[in-house]
Amino acid sequence: MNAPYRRKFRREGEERRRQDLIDATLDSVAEYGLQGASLRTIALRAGVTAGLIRHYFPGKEELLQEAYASLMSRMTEQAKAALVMENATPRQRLAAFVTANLNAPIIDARVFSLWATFIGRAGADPALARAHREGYLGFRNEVEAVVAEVLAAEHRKPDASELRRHAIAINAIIDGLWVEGCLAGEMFEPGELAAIGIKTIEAELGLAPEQFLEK
Amino acid sequence: MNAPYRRKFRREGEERRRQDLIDATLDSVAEYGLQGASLRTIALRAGVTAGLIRHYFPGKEELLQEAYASLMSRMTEQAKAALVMENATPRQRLAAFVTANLNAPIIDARVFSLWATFIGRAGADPALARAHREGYLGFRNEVEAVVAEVLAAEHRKPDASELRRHAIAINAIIDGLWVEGCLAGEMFEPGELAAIGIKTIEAELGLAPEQFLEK
DNA sequence: AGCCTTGTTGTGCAAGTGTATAAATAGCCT
DNA sequence: AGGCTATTTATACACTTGCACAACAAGGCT
Repeated sequence: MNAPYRRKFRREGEERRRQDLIDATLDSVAEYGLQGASLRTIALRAGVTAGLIRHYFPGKEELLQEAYASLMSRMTEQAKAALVMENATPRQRLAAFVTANLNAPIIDARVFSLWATFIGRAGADPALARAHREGYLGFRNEVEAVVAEVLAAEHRKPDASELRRHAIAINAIIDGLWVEGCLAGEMFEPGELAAIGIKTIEAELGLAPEQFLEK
Repeated sequence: MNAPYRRKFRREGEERRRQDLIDATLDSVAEYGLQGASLRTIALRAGVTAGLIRHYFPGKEELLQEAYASLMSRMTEQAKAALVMENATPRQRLAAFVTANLNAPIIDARVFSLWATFIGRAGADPALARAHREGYLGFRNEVEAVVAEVLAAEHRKPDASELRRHAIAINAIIDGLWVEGCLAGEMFEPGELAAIGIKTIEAELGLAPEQFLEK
């Protein structure tokens, strides 16, 4: 009697456990912030005990970094997926890209909370700053490529600096609307942000409004 | 001998001390994040000992809230200041507003870091979410008012929903460029972001490019 | 000058932190 | 079926955290 109780457990595969821990980390950070996301909180959420984390990650810092990397890759992956449309005009692809970025699951309060929490540390954490810069430049390059196609289809040949300005502006429009939508989503009708984004971007590019185009 | 050393101190006025503590809090949060901003860190930076904080604030939570409120009021104050120009056309005032928002001191890595850190908690902290929403709506209303004047000067009479769309879009452009500038300021020439912002906004409003205007 | 208020310091404490490590056991291999 | 090994639990530890409180002294008041 008085036998010490010992918790039952199952052995999961390595990849599975790592991903579960990363997901639990993101959940904890989203809910409690970096300060509230302790190893014990994370472990509890992942259904394991705290000690196990050290078996998969050298320390808390590395776990957080991997969690952030995981988040970013998921986000950019989803965003870029909208660009690979067959049988679509460049303009349609641009519109689809904007629409994808300004609706769920990219417009999402939890994702935004995570982004803000991590990016807030970019000023002090060079590794984080570099990760963001790469993601941002990649995103902007995608934008620039589509813009070039759109303008080419209109028989316009912008020089590099003009293209760059367009990409910066369009990127800002998407980012700005994304922030607004994440922070106060219920203030907008469904699809409203995407519609505004497309309209604003087409004005920026000097494209004729849609009603003048053949269907 | 062996007399216990006791630190010398000066009594500061109440307002002064509170503001010093709030500033030290913002500095600490910007540098170390919410997790690294302990009462002892903050007190050290303010040149006092940790116990004193409890003499001015009921707890850490309240100190952080007041610090965020102080930050936001400083930001919006500076932004709105650019709007009160005498003897200027609405269009010039709009341009001045954009320029003010897309240069120092509003474009600033430290301010952005603070904004992101706090706003990242808005999802979980209703008080914070409300504070942001009020600030955002106030900002957007300012934008909407200037836009209405600009269009009126062009003899255009937009209805409410069109005005709303313009305000949302322009707000997004400013926000988006603000984020880009804060996160990667060295990637842009001085004044470049403001120039892009003005150009993009004028395109959004359907204004003729500047070279066609009388000087 | 001396007192008195109160701003300020210093210490203590319980709770929680990340990390280290020993002990246990789940589940594959033969 | 039984052993081996690596996954997992559990405990320990040094340290930090926010908060409470008693002691102290700065500087205005009489």
